[in-house]
Amino acid sequence: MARVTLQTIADRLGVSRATVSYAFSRPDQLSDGLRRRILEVADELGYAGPNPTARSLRLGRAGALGLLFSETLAYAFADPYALGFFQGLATAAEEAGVGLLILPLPHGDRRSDTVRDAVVDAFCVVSLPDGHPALAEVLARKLPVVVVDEPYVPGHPFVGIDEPAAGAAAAAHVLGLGHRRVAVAMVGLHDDGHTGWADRARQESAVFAAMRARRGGYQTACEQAGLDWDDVPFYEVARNSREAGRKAGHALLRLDPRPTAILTNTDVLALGVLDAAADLGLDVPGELSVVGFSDSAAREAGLTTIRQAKQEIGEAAGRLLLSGAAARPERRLFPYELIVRASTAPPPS
Amino acid sequence: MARVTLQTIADRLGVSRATVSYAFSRPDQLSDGLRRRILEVADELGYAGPNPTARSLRLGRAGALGLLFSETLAYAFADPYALGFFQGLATAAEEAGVGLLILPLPHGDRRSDTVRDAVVDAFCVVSLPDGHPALAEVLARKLPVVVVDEPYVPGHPFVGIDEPAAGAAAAAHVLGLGHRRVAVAMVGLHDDGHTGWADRARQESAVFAAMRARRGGYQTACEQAGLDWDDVPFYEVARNSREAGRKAGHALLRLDPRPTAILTNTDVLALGVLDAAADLGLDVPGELSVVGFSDSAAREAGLTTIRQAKQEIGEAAGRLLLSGAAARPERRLFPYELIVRASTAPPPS
DNA sequence: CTCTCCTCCTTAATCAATTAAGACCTTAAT
DNA sequence: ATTAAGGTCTTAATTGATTAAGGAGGAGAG
Repeated sequence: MARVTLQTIADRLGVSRATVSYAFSRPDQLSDGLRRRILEVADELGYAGPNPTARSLRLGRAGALGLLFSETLAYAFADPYALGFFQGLATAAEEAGVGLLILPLPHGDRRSDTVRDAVVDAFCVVSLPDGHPALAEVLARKLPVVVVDEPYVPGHPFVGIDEPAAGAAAAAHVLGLGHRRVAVAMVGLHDDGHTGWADRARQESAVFAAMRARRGGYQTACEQAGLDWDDVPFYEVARNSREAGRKAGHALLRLDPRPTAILTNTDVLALGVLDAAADLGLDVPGELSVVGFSDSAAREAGLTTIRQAKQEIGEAAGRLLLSGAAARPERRLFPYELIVRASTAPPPS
Repeated sequence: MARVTLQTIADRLGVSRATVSYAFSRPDQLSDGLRRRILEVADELGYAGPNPTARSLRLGRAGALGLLFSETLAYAFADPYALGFFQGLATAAEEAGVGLLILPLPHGDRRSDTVRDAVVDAFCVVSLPDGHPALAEVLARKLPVVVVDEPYVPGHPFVGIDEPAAGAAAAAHVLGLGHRRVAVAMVGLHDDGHTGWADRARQESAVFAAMRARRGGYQTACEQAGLDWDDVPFYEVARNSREAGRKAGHALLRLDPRPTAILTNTDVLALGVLDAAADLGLDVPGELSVVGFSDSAAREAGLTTIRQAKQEIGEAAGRLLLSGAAARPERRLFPYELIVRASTAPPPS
């Protein structure tokens, strides 16, 4: 049994293929009687409706937005910041009635043609490391592209926050409280799976541009407060998990002199640092101040953090792509906000 | 400037379109020199690579899985059970190197052709209410379909858990502890936005088949323990949120006699019930036992719950579709497990 | 009776590729 | 010299639709 197409129906009824097409897509071009007969026969033959791929080819639109994310999807679906962003993007897609095609990144060296073969009208690229091959593949498609958070791609619109300023605000907060023994725990700088101390060279060569910039903000604020950045302990972890944060917390709190404030670049990490503090019986914020980032899991824990407009960023990215405004390489920075809760206080005297 | 296609390149070089196609997809069919020249000219002309839509049409495969979910995406991305499922599905999709096309459901009466126009090889339908029009649209596409959780569609494979048994297990647990004043709080029975008491007729006419079945399990266990189901207070909420659970909790705990055990069909709801108990200064589990469902947010809260293999269910659904085994209407039930934690205990004597 | 207009349908071009089969030329073996 | 075998490229069919332009026929106006 061959596949049923418009032609099959046309042949059966002795009409032209165009007529059958009109029956489905333009009822006013046909007499009611014939249209009814066509739909009847279509039903009888088990016609599945006009082939979307053929339709898409002819009409030149796919009705979908491609989404490319740095991590495996299983991981992305567990990350609060990513989820907030997805929610925003999904809202925009929903409003426009288009689908969201989530593309897997080629993991390891296994070659995959998903970007090349993605039937989409535009791409949204989120949080890719500098020089990731998938970005080149996306750009080769010559479709509208918007980049979120990182990397910065000249000539294409960008949506995110002012990372250096936001990082500086987080650091300035604890510095303003009087802390001088500040330490940093960060995730998502490199994608080489390294967990441990990171020297300045490694910090500055981070491949994730947004996190690199955020770290720059920490440094700027510390230096403005008169600290020598080389004296600021810096611990890097590979995964954004509470457990990793705990490990970083233990490493940092084992130092002598012990830091009185720890800056982290995600809330999840900050929660882990709090766990470490609890393990050691340290009072937060009495003996240790902790700052998170993103305000994704911070409220219940009473965590001081930087709030990012996750959903708005997602919506903005979506709307930029769907409105056709992605041609202009607009750089849209969303506001961030320091949220002071109970995890920060002046250092012990 | 017209669009650049294989033909443009072919014309420029005075070769046939087929040759250019081979240059991209089958290097061994061509001399190295010509291939190099073709790729050079392609680059020069700004060719975006073989059009994926045309490719897809010719090859008859889309390289994507369609996902249909009952709720708006923004909501789904906030639901722990849905997220666990997505993770599993995404893992399967990733392994196979195919994309995941998340389709928005037509919200309200705004007609949308997303299902009709989705360029996919198969559909995964999750948690749709009985008689939802989107399901008919999916079935009309005559593609492989797998349904997860609900509704049950004869002739198509199904993945989920044994809902009546799982519900009964949850209820049997508190009944076994000696509770007799049992109450129920449930979400996701109807999609009419109703929050409030639900009588038996309304319970039994729930449009979400899985939740209907789960409720049936509660009832069976209660009746087997000698309770009259009509004496079991039943509160229904419209949204799966902690706040809604709290509201249900207050409604139920205001009753006289006060229930000593409350069954809920999601962990999120159970957390809200715990909030309500805390509001009233009730000791859990001393004065009140609470049971959740899904083991999605239960561990930290010490909640007794039914663990569902969320990710495994997602992976199984994905693999079923990607392996081509979706033709057989297999019904695959995954194990569930009662996890007893600190939110349940014998009733106060 | 002729002209115009409308309704309903057909013709044919178009969207952008893939690929089996065949043509042509060169090289090597018999 | 003849035949076979390879390598390289072309021809042409195929995938399944959409839609502008045109034609046939009937109705109504002058």
